[in-house]
Amino acid sequence: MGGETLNKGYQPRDVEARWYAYWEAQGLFEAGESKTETPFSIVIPPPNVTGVLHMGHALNITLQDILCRYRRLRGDNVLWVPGTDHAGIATQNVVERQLSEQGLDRHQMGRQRFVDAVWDWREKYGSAIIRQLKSLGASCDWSRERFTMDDGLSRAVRKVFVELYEQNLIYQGSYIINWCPRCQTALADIEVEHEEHHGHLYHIRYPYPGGKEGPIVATTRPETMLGDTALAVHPDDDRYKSVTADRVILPLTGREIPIIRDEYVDMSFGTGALKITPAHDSNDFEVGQRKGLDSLKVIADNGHMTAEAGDFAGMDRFECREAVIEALKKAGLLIKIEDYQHSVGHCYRCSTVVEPNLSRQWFVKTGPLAREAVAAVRQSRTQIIPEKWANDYYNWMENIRDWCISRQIWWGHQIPAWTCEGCGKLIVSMEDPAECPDCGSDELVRDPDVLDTWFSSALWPFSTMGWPEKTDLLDIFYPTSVLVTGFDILFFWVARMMMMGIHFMEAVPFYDVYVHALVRDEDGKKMSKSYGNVIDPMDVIENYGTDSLRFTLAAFAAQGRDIKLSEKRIEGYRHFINKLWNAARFSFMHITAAHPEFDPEKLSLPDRWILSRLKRTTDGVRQALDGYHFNDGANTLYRFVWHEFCDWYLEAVKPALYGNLDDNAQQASRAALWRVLHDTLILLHPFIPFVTEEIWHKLPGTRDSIMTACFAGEDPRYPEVSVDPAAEADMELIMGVVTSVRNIRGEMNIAPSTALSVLVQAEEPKTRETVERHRNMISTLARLQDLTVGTAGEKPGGCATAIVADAAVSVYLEGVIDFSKEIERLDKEIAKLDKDMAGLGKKLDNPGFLSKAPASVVEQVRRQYEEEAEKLEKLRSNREKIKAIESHQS
RNA sequence: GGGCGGGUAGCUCAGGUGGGAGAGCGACGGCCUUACAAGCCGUAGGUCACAGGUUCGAGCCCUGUUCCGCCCA
Repeated sequence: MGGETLNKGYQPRDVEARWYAYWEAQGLFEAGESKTETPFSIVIPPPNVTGVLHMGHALNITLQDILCRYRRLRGDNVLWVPGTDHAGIATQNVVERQLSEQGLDRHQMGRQRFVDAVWDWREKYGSAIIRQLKSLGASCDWSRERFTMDDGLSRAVRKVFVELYEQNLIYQGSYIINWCPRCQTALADIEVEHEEHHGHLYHIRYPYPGGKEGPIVATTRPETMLGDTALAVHPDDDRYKSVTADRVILPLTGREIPIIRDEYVDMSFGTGALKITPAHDSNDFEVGQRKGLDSLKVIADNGHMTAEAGDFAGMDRFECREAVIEALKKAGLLIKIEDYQHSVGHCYRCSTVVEPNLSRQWFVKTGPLAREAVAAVRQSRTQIIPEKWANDYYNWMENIRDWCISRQIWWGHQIPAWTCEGCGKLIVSMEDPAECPDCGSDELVRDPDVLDTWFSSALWPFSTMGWPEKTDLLDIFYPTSVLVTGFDILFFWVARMMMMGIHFMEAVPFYDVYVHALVRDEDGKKMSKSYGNVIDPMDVIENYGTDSLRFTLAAFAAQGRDIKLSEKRIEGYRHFINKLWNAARFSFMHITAAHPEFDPEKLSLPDRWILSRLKRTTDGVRQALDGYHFNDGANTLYRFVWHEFCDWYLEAVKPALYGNLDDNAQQASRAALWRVLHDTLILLHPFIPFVTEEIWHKLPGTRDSIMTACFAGEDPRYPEVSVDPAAEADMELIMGVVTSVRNIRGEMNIAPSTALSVLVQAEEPKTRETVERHRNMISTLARLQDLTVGTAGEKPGGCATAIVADAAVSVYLEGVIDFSKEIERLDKEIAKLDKDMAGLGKKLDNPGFLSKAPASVVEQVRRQYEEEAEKLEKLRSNREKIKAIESHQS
């Protein structure tokens, strides 16, 4: 006795930092470049370089890490590429804010100095989130860490831009885009978040020339009327059929604008008359294009009114709204104001109300790219899991609009486009041009804009592997095996990677996309700083340990369901970690050396049983992880470790381990225990890497990291473990007998310290023989002083009896028995059986069931009915007996 | 307005292809039994949102209703 000893309680803090450093130092996270093993690759969804770790990351990283560690144990060559994203707008905002505290302004600094300042910032703070990923245990190959602004990745961005431009899939043009007046940049459609707002609907009269009555239009944004260039009605609208005027006077400006007739107008909305503002509304813009209308920009990029707004020039857009309303009132043209709920777009980076604005920008022509990306999923070249997300993917892809990719900021990949001052030629090129190829002028002005950050992250699966160079990495690991991500960036990122990957690599970027849920608070609300309901993963790690957090997240990660997280849950799983720790602690008192071999002949029943259960658990975990059923894997292990290994096995083999039986039994159980613990640690390792590594190193016979082990059951050095139905059946009988005695003890309020005498009676010789053979185990587990086995026959009177399979288990309670209590207990059992049998009986009386249900089902129901009838009969006779004694005594 | 997901024990959730509902936590009762009180043993608790339908049989399939959540317009 007395192998390694462990502390009484598990202390994660001592353990975690130590092992992470060890893994890194040993290079265990690094992918090989050999092609002999099966490759398995994942690219991390790159967190924003400005970001701090939140629970969403924690879940995302945990799931990826589980997969990577699992695949390594299975012998795969695993590459998990980590990195961060330069997050153009967000980072620029952060750095600008910081600089303004020092009284600095980027416009005063100039572009170069500002960009240098961002790089400085990144050096200083950019690795915060990386450190946090490490404390989660993420087994990323840090030697291949990438950043979207790295030289290599920037070259990839430039090449993609140039090629798409040459293929006419990138173009420049003036269109309505979403403009954030605060960030001072264009946004893609998807970067606008719509929110329901309580607003007003303003009804304004547009008089006919000569001051006569005119049509009334309704708008939520009255300030835009200053930019109206037409008034539209539906050609079929009877209300306007008789109107002879072809123009109206635009109030407050005196401008005459045409009345146009267009089928786009919704007759049922308001008065059926619609103001058209091509420069500030995307639908109006399209009408304007179709009808050849002028565009008049009245709101400038800074959110103030332009000179075109006349008297209102210079006002802030919201100030102007009020002023316009007042002016209209004065002119008697404001007919009414209604309360109105409508959705308003906000910048996804700063929540400012977005302004649709006419602007010259760069766009990706997405149609052809999206078609390919849809086909790839339809043909299952990429599989989206759970499948329901595929529908959202199709829907979005099939209704996709061209992607505005230029941003009016400085932090990012500057667009490689130059305009020749001499002849006006537009030059798009891989290398910076020295002179105009047309006119030879060297006065070239580079486009100041940078590209959308998502443009560079769209290339992530191949740019991180060295593209456009032809690298071994790409050769081995592209397409990647799986992308693990939240649904919130399905469109932002996954869809775009699909388009770019297929276009430039001629292969999908990943075979599987596993879409996981959102982590919410315990009430199901989204965690947000403004609610104050955020659980910080770093706090959880500090208080409960990384393994507890990881196991909790995995155990709740059911497909297609959000995770409601609370500290209480995490605490519960910390108990599990501690349980495992203590089971190991106990085991190490009895395992002093490695026991890789065992003689199946010498194994005891509990040994054979637990090995059989181990086999089932191993298969279950493998199946769960292969199918991304993380919760099933975690729960399977939880049940096995706690309720089979700890609750039954360890208790059952204590006599053998303590040497109370013979040497053979002790040796056999030590071997089985060693094997079960060994394999269980491996199975648990992907979920809870730290505690398993710690225990692993204390387990005799192990060397090196658990990361280098073979998956459970796959190590050729150890004997095969298989399912043993006979052992499971025998053990079930014994557990049933033990439980029934415990039940009687509990119901009768008999102290655990009182040793009981029990009689087991059964017709089946097999049953008697099994109970007889394992009398010691039963006696230990049920705390018996005496166990007698006999055939069914006369039953003693002063007993409480339970029925297990075909056996009657009678607990002698002479002097102790409370007859009325026992009758009560039996009545409860009888009632339960009665109810159950009624249901079964109804079925068996149903001719339809007998003739139409499969024979096997009928047979099963019949057998169950018979078994229950037998059991019921025994319980009833017991009840009669007790009743007789009771009335005899009283 | 269109689409999707969900409603199962007090709470959180499991329940491939239809055969009489499970777990964890909590509650209750009993235990300091030499790995673990962060523990052990036992018990109770459900009209599977509602209403129809298909079927010998529905938590599961179909239709409708209702409530909640999300996405898109």
